[in-house]
Amino acid sequence: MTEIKHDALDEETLFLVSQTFKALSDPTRIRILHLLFDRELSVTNIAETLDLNQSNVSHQLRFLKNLRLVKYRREGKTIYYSQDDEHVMKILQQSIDHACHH
Amino acid sequence: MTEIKHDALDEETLFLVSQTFKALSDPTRIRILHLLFDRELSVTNIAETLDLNQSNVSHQLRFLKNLRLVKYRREGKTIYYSQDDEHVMKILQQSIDHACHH
DNA sequence: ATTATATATGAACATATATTCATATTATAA
DNA sequence: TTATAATATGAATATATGTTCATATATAAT
Repeated sequence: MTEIKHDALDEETLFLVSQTFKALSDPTRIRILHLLFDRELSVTNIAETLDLNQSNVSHQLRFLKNLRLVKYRREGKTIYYSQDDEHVMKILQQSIDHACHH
Repeated sequence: MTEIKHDALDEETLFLVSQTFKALSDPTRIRILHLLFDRELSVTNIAETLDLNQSNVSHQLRFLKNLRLVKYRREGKTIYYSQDDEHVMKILQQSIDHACHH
């Protein structure tokens, strides 16, 4: 048996946790992260693949970048995005599997 | 090494996953769920403990109940709520721990 | 029946959010 | 320099969301 402590939640933790889940609470952001599971993709590539407005994708990527869920790498005019939080990606994958099987 | 398949997300799965994370994206709901980790509590008790409006707590509990994240049990005038999704509670706990240690 | 207590509900409202549009920035090529 | 391509940004807007208020419902006690 594993003992688990449930301390009172401090404001900072509460905010950080809620923000992280907020990132995963939007279908568009889930689809973007899902694409970035095992590869890096450019903004245009993401937008085309998901049939989304380029501006929309940029906004969502900024959101994810601010939370350090994705990182980017520039190559000429192109910017390649990739995942940057193993833990969150694992949770997302778990939840997708869980939802699929029901 | 573990092979992972990343199929395209169907609409239904996408909606379900996003809704679940939406439940966890609000500080008030996180605090309520956190209280229900290892016990059942009445609406009034939750409201008093978290210093929240009774109506607010009722609304949030309905939200969580619709997603089957909590269940309830009536005893006279009092209704006791408790958690009803081990998987989601585990994810929440993981994320709180993860956020705490940073 | 009346009163009191616990919870739920709907309307109202202020704020947050997702998306689009137009345009700015940055880098490459001609 | 001018033109083109990739991305970012800010304003605008429609919709979603969280909270409160007033009130309804349900149960129990007197």
